[in-house]
Amino acid sequence: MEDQARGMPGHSGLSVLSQDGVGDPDDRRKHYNSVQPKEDIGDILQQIMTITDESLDEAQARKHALNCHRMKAALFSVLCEIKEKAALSVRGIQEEDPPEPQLMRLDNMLLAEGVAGPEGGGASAAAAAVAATAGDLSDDVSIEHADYREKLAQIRQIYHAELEKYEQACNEFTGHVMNLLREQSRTRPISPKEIERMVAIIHHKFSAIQMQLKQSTCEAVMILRSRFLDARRKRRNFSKQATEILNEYFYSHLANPYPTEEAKEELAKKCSITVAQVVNWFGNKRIRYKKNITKFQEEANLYAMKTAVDETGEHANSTQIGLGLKSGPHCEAAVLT
DNA sequence: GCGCATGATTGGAA
DNA sequence: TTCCAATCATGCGC
Repeated sequence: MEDQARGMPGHSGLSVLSQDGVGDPDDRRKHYNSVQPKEDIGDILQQIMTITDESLDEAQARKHALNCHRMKAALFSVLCEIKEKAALSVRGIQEEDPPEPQLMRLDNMLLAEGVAGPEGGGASAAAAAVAATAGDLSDDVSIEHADYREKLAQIRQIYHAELEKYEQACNEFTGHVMNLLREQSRTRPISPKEIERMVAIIHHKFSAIQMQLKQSTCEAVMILRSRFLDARRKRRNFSKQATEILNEYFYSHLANPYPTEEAKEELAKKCSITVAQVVNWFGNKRIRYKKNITKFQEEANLYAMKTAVDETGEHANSTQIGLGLKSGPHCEAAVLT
């Protein structure tokens, strides 16, 4: 811009002003005051001041007249120099922002939750993770799982729609400002660098808005997730049949009530529960049995009888799981104590 | 509503 | 990693 002004035909720009070897704006002002009639500058300033009050056509005509004015290049050069000095004093203030860790965290989280990134990628993984933590394949949980996915998809949709809207608004606004600045650069000194800086500022402002969007999206996902995960705590008793199968195994392996991985899987399958639930059940059972053997004695006898009957029956081995030895509870109860 | 039963969670030890 | 022990939270019978 400055170069443009300096190169204007019929004017020497700053060179004219610095012919006397003085670069100080005050000196230049004195110089102008002494050389040019005051009315000229006052007249131009007056025209600039009143330009906004006029119609567009009049303003355009006036602008054109100003552009062609013999003083234009000189004034432009002065403005350039003043601005250059002013810019030097503020340079460094608007340094590039360091990458915001908060924004990175939000981005990572949205990616992990499947809100950002490719559709279905993280979303299904996150949903699967939630399903895994729920640790149940019952209908109720399947329904909740579907519900979770549906709500997550809604959040995702809203997030992308808003994001797109922000991006569009940002681009429109940036384009508008750039055009405006380009237009203004004809009458006041605006370097391309300044335009770039302005664009960066606009982007920065819009990214702040985007961050708010990301933050509230994260919150929504967290609420949804916590609501769903809270459902995990909603305990439901196992079916009578499942409890029976587990008790049968426990009392028939009282000497070593630690099912192998295969046995756990087999029990889980038979009881329609997860391996984790089998593990929980045995953990609870062992500790509660140990704590109060006398209380469980009756139950132990009952299952011992049941096992004995099964053993003598035709399908004696059909209820056996794993490699544990079958024996009466009375002789083995002491192992846990 | 209360108390007990029971599945789930958590922190620490081995 | 697995298990124990304590604890939490909910289900269920009374």
